[in-house]
Amino acid sequence: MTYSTSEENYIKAIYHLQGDEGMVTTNELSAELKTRPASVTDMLKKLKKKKLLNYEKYQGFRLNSDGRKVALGIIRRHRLWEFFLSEKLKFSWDEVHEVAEQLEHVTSKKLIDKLDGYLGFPRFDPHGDPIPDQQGKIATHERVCITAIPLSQVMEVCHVGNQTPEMLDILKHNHITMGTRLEVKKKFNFDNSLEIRIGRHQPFILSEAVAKHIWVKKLTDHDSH
Amino acid sequence: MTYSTSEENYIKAIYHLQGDEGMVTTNELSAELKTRPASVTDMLKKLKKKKLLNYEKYQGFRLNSDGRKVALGIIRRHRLWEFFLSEKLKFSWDEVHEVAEQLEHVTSKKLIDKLDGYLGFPRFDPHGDPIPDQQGKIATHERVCITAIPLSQVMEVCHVGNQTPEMLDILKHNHITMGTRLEVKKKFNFDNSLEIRIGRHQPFILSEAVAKHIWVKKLTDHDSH
DNA sequence: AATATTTTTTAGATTTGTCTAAATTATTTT
DNA sequence: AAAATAATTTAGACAAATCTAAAAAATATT
Repeated sequence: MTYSTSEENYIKAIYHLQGDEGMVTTNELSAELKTRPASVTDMLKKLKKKKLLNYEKYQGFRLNSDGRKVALGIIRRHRLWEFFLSEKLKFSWDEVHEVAEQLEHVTSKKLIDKLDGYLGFPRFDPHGDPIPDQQGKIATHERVCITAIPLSQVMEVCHVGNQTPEMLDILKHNHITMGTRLEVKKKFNFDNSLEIRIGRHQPFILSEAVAKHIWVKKLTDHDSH
Repeated sequence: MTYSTSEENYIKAIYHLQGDEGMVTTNELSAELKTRPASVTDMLKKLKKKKLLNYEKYQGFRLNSDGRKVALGIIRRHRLWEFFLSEKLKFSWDEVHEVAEQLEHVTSKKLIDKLDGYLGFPRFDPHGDPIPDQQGKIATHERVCITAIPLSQVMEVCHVGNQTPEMLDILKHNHITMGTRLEVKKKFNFDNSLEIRIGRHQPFILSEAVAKHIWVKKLTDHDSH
């Protein structure tokens, strides 16, 4: 079975929007894809007919097992290309996504598997997102230093690279422990300090000296809702 | 200006069919693209409106200067990807074309120029066809040994790697000299001998020992009609 | 030159993916 | 619970790229 570029974009978007259990709504998806809700409804009927998702009128929808398998294939292609663009062609972080959006729709299993091998079977793309393998398996998330994560993305603290009392004092003062979910709201280029927010609390500042020891990981699908 | 995948396929096909002067006909193009003549007519109107070709009803057509420029861009992408697939991903000769057909439609100038650099600015693709540079310039044809050319493709002898009297005796006997146009009609895997045809003459056999010294080049556009 | 054949174009239909506007269903507010 | 609001779906339209069948033009044959 093959899918059109448009179908693939819908499948991928639904995969990203649906958590482990939650339903996706028509409006959410139309916002994500910048199409009109009516177009989403049309496509849902198509994808339902192709048995990729569970969908009953007005009830929301989510990919079934087959749909998720297809989605992981698309994500695999996308992230392998991102890795290639970044690693081999020296594209910068923010440029890779747009080009990979196009490359991901080139459907040749052989191409992707050979590319995978050529790149050394990488398990994470340049953004730290895991790359599904041929079976659709994805590795657990990689940790990243908070000095290097995108703004306004909630992540979970998973490692602190300095455990002196002085460091722990600061962490305690700011209510940061292992497992804390936080996001970087702003980066100050003057001294590389970061403005951090935990949940809905008041944001606060961390100096570069502190920040560079704090590592976080992406929320797993299971955690993120 | 950007062009749809379909438009690009038409532009490329017209470029390949039109020589230096000749007109292309509706039926030729429909055969090349495996579409119906009526579809070709429709697309010609579109491409004419976009000022890529000269076309008057029932008169045949050919790309104008702008059209050729666009075509060379597409061919550049196609051949760079072929080179990448062959050189880096170790695809075999005959597999690259199909995949490159898809990759060529990914339109990011930056991608192609970076890929070009990554590959070391190759001037010929794995088939020996020249790769246009950023300005659309194409190098003169590369020579290839007749042991390595596709079947039934007429090429011109441009080099003989062994000029002993014994060798020249064989060449003379078979009416091969520099500039002779010949094609390989069959390869015999048993002893790697080749069946060669010159023009409409009776085909004859060359042993591998002889064949491996005979090099040919593609006919230039100027020569080929 | 008149007729037959081939090539090309036109006219109108189809599919895919989108849209707008109106109708329907679900949800929230009073 | 009824009314108001929001979300979703339906109905019908449109553009792109294709098709078939018929008409028109060009070419070849007698």
